[in-house]
Amino acid sequence: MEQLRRTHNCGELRETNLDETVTVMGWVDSRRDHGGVIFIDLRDRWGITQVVFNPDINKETHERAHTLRSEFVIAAQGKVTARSEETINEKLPTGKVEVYCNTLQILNKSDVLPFQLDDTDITENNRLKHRYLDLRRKEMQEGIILRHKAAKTIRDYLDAHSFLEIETPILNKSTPEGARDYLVPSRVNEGMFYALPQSPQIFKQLLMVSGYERYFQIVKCFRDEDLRADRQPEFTQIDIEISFTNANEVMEITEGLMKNIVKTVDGRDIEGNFKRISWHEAMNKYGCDKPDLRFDLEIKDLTEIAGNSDFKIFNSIAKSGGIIKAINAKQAEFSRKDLDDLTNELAVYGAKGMAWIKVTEEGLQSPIIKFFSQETLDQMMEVMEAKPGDYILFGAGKPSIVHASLAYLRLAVGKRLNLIDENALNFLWVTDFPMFEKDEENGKLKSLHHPFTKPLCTDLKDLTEKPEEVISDAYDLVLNGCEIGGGSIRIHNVEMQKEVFKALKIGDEEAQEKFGFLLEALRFGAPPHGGLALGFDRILMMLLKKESIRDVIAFPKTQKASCLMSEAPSRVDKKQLIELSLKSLANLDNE
RNA sequence: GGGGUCGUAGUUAAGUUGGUUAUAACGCCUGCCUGUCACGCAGGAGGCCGCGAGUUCGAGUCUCGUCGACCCCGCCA
Repeated sequence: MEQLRRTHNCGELRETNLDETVTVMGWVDSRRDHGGVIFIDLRDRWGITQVVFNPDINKETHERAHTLRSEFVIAAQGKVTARSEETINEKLPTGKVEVYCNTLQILNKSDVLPFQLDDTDITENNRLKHRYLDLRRKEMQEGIILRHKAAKTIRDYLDAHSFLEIETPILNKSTPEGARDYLVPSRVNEGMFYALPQSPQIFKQLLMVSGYERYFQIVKCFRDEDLRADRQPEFTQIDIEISFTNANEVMEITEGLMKNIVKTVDGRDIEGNFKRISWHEAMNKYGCDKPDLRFDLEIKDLTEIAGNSDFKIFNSIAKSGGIIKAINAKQAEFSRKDLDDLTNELAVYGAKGMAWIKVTEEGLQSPIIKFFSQETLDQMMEVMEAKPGDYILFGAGKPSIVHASLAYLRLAVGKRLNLIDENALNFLWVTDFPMFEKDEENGKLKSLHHPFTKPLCTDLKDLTEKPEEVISDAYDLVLNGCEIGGGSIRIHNVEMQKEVFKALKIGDEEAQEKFGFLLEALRFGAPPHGGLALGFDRILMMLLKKESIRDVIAFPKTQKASCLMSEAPSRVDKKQLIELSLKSLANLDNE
């Protein structure tokens, strides 16, 4: 028999199609075999249509329909028929009609699936092992489809703003700065390696030198670092670069882009400009550079007041360059266990403990109030705007530890007290980052952003004389406390770039070897330029309210960076290694 | 590199102080059933309790190791 040709999909048949003879194709979503009449929910990408097999219509077809099982792939030809009033299914858009099947073709059989597609709590292990089946599930299909639509929105928006999508190489030169590189051995250059791009940073800058003015790319990037719920070794960036621009323009264009993406994925209109906050303000008020501003709960500085008290611990912390900060958990009703739990959770950030004060109608309660004078307590409570029922939670010690633990505490308290509106979309620009930070390991300066970021200082000497005070023309985009992008205005002047390298203790020779082609390009009429990169996966994760970035990636890796389906990475033939002049130090037989 | 949670039929889970034949739901198989859409009814099959040691008369249960998944710290310009 000649194969039937699909005339309609499973989501489109309506009463307007009554009496038409149609052919639908898809998967058997479920079967309800009554012995006499058999009902099949036939599913394809577009929906579900009920197919009816009745011995009165075609005895032989009905006979064969008994053999159908879940996920068989079939073609069903028959007449679109109205359902009687009492058999209409209001849950289905196609629920007022059904196809009375006359001709059935079984296009493929299916083994019993390792899990049921309508099961909502399959372990991720199982989902990843059979990802192609996981992706068959409606929830996953919706995510993948929205991902496509978001990508199209991005291309449409940027095209309308005169951007050109230009591809950059995947096989690149390795540079030791930044994240660990994924390396690819070169067969024709024995002993040499390419690196996969951590981002197309230098190439997009070169495209500005080439005069393309407005570049974008939806591009895979690779970083060989440990994974997290929001971090994959390969991920997708929306990479953007603009010539003759400034930070404001980059932010404006990005805001327009984000609003379009939100409209596409989530359906909502975001009004007004995104908020902006300086890096210093973010650190001081929220303890981190990506604060979740869906709720207030600011961190207050008590170093002055508490550091000058008679409480020896606070006193010595303040004298040795430490800080004392606190948040006010309003009307918290914490039990002693709650406080202990929070204290334990802070330990991972290096906090040695968490002092607290309970505010009651009768006065303050805490193991530490006896160390403070009434005046000091009054001053602290005034700063904290304490009211009966509140809990004041302290962090004291090294600034980095206090900030990290109070930033965590702020989120933990926000969640416990239900201060967070789960439906809010709070976009925030964080600006005025320091140019450099000290590497805790070796004490050397390193770029907070990357070494091509333009400093905002007027005097280039500041870069080497007081580098830690220099602010950069960089900006991060934060959504609900998640960093979804970042960028900067770049250095387009060779002298300035050399000064930055000097501040980073990258010598002329080293700079020449690693970035010589960029330095050279800057000498040939490089226009002022800047841009940013947005984390496409993270944006989708946030907008689709997924727990993990893996849920918006078709074929993600596990935390150990392996693919449970294909079992990558794997050993390779010894022959392959020899061809590449490689020998593994691992205790494996690569035969 | 470190901390934590978890691993029991195909799936998701229960499993008492260590004690008879390891439960349940869904799925699967067989039969019956002409209006179901979470179809129904009757019956049935299905287990390396992740893996390996140890303790014990006896281990799904306790101990150690190991493998894997997840969350976090470090790391991620």
